[in-house]
Amino acid sequence: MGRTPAGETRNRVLAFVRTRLLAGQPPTVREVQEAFGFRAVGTARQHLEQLVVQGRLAVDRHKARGYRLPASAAAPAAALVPLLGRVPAGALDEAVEDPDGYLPVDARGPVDDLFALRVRGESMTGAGILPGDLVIVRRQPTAASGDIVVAQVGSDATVKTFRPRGRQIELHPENPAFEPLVLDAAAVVLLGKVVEVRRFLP
Amino acid sequence: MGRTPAGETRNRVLAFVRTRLLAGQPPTVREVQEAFGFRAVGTARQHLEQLVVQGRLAVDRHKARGYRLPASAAAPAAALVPLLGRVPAGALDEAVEDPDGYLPVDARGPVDDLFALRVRGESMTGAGILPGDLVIVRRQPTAASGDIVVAQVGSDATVKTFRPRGRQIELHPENPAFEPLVLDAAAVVLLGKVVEVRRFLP
DNA sequence: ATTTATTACATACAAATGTATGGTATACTC
DNA sequence: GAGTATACCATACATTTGTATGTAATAAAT
Repeated sequence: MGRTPAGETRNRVLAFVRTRLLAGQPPTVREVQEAFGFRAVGTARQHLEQLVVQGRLAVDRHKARGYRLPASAAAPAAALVPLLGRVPAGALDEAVEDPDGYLPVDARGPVDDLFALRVRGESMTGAGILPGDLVIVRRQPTAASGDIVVAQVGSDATVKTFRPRGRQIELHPENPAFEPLVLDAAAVVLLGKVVEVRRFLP
Repeated sequence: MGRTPAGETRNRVLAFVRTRLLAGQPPTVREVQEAFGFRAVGTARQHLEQLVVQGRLAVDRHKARGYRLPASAAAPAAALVPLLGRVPAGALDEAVEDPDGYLPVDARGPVDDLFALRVRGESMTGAGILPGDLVIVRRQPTAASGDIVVAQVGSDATVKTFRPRGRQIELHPENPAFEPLVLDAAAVVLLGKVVEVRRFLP
């Protein structure tokens, strides 16, 4: 049997593997074989191994579907954060079970305690948070003064700047048209701290 | 041996698999087993199969690492968008080759033509875009009037509201302290349209 | 023409991995 | 208590899959 010119096929193999990896489905050697119509497993493997030697692919030895992108080109892992439609009184966990969708976030930090909410109202426009924006929130029961937090007051979740005052808690809007909320600490449940703001433009 | 309450473990298994899938590395049954300290392969498999029955997972039968997210589950495919440190004159492609980092984005739409930039200056604060914010940009050579765009004027990339006026182009800041730029169309290179704004809070 | 390198084929083996079966322990219902 | 359901363990087997070895064909270099 003959051959194909240059490193033509090799690059196509790399492209194939790369596409599969981005789709989240690392291929097996035999899947590469079939995708290119090779009649021998070894042919596919030779190309893959050459790509590894060239540093254009990495591999977990003796693992099924072990070929991946080299650490240099390796993408930071992405995780998904649940977007909550509403924040029901108390049971935040239950809301997380049935999200309206998911937002991809960088997974290099802790992500298990994150959730997202859609902002309603104009009370935070001064901080660059507009109605309809999504806020990504880290669940935590306390916050530092000046943090932008999500707090539950009554049955509503609200985004405000957090300012504790002794046994009272002030929730400050960032918009002169709104008045600060001054509440007894017992009347406020701190759901978490806003760590990111996202806005999608049409 | 005894057991763990409720469907507690099951949910944790789902979370584990989901995380692995997002990282692009579908787990084997035995990897799930080890991750949870099960002393039997079957235990891990039972949980996985139950999740499949419940429709919370899908599976390619008889395939190594065959568990994946069900098609119904809002395609949590995440893609990565390059974050560019600077926008050198002309060669946007080259800048994409050497990004400062990557941002995860929802991959349900086209993502190949996206890139991200860090915003400098306060000219867009009125639109909720603050200094230091990241904008995700879709590369396109034209835009509609009123779109927020990234345009290259001289050697600088700038974020402004786009308003064409005959053979002139007006780039409007969204901040009364700044003046609109009125330029000849030939002096402006439209790099793309801002489709998303992100801000990370400390 | 001979050599060398590359590409591809054929086949076999071993490890990884999905699958199946039967058993034990705890909790719950009746 | 009997019965049922769930969670877990132990072990075995079959398929998938990575790996190894040897050979053939073509292109380029010598």
